[in-house]
Amino acid sequence: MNERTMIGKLGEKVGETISLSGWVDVRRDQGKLVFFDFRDVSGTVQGVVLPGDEALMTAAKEIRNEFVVRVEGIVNKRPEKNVQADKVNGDIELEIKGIEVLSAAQDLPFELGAEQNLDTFLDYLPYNLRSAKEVAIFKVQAEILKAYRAYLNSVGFTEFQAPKLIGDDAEGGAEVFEVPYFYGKTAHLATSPQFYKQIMVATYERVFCAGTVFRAEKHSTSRHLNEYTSLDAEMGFIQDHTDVMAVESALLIHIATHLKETCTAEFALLGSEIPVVPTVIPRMKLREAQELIFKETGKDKREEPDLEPEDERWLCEWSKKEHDSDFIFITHYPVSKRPMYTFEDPNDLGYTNGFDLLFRGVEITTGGQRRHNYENLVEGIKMKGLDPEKFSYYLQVFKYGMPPHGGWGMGLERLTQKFLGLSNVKEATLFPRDINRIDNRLSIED
RNA sequence: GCGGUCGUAGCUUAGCUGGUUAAAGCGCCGCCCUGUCACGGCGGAGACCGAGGGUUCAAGUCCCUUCGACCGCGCCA
Repeated sequence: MNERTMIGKLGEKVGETISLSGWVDVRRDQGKLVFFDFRDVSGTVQGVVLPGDEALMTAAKEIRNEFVVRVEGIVNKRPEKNVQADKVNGDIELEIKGIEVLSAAQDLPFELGAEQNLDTFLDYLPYNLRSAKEVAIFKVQAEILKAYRAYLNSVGFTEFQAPKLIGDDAEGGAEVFEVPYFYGKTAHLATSPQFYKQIMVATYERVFCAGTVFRAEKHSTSRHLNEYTSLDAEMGFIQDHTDVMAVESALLIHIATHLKETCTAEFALLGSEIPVVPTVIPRMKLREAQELIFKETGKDKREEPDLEPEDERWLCEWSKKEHDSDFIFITHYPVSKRPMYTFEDPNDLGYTNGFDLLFRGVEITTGGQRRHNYENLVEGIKMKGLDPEKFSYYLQVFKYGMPPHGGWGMGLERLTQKFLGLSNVKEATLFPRDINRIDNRLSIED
C-alpha cells in the first residue's frame, strides 16, 4: 500500500502512482466519466474515473460530497486544453484506480460555503468550519497570535498563564460570572488577567499572556462576546503610557508584516486588505477628539466622559483620511471613567495616562500607565468606593517595591474581525458564546 | 435590559394595497451525457408560510400575545 501523499505535493509526483486521503469537495458525474475534486488540508485536486472498470465506476457513482475517501491513482499532466491555469493543481489530475470510503457523509444541510444567516451558520458551525472561508479566517487568527507571541518574545517579554478562577476582588466595572463551588468564598471567572500580569511585572519586568476571559454582560452587539481571548501585556520601568503605546505600535507593525508574509492568499480569498500601520499612529487626548468632532460635525460631546461608538467610527474615518492610518490612539480619559489602578497624569490632573486604540471603527485595546505606588493605589481603590482589604493579595506586590509600569489588553477576536472586515465578531470566533448560545442555541426550538 | 427590522421548502430569498392548486435559485432524488471543473439537459419529491389567539365571507399578507433571530444602544475588548 502506498503512503499518503498530501494533495499540495502532487505536482511533484507526475507520472507516479500515489495514494491520497481527504474529503470529496465536489463530484461531477458525466455518465461515462466521473470527476471529483478531492480536498485535504494542503489543497484540492481533480480526479477522474475513466470507463473500463465497472466496479470502480459503480463505487464512484455512489460517493457523495464530503465523503472521506482514500484514493489510489496515477498523477497525470493535463492535456493543454484542459489546464485550469488559475487553479492550484490546475495542470494535473489524478487518474483514479481505486477508491475506498473511509467515512460516508449523511445528507448535507447545504453546500459547504453556501450563503447562510449567522444563526444558521452557528447552528452548523462544526460542519461550516471546514469551508475555505473559515479555514482562511482562523488561519489568519492563528498567525496573528503567532506574530503576537513572536514579537513580544523578541523584545524581552515572558509569557505566563493567568488564572481563570479568581476571588471576589474583581476590579469592578465588567459583570462577572459567579462560580459557587469554593468553601467560604464565592469565586468568579476572570474578566481580565490584570492583577496577575501586574504581579508578574515584579518577577519578569515584561510579561504577556493570551488567554480566555469572561464577561457576564447581557449585551447583544456585533462586537461583544461573553468569552473571548484577551491579548495582554504589561511592562515595567516605563516613563509613562507613551512607552506602552510605542511597543504596541511596533507590535502591530510586526503583525501586519507577518500577515503580509503568510496570509496574502487568505486575505485575497476573504476580499480584505491588510491594514496600514504607520510608524507613528496618530494620537490625541479625549478632549481634543471631542473638540475636533464638535468643530467638524457640530455634535457637542465635550461634556461626555467617554466616546460613543458613533464617535469611534468617525475618528477612525478621520484618521484614515487625514493620516492614512487605520488606527488612532485616544488618551487621557477622565479618572472617573478608568479603573482604580489607572495612573493620573500629574501634568493634567483629573485625567489619566490611559489610552484606547481604535481600529477601523472600534476599540480594540485599552491600556495605560498603572499606579505603582502603594499609597497611591490604595487611594485609587478608595476613590472608587472599593475596600482595599479585598485587594490585599494584589496589593502585596506594591507594598514591597513595584516599578513604574503599564500595559494593555487587546481582544483577539475583535482584532481578527477588523483585520478581515467581518461584520460580526462571532464570525472571527471559533466557538462563540453569548447569552443565547453555548455551541447550540439555548432557547426552546421554534 | 431598551429600540429598530425580521421569522415563507434542507439553504438563500420573492410573494404589490388580504382573494382560487404559495414562487424562484441552490441543494436533494431519478434518467441522459467520454472531458467536466460551482459541468450540462430532462423529470420529480419537498413548505400546513415560527407558535397561539383575534378581525374578516376570505390572511403568508391586518391586529394582539408569545418564542426566536439579526442590527443598533448602554457597557466594554
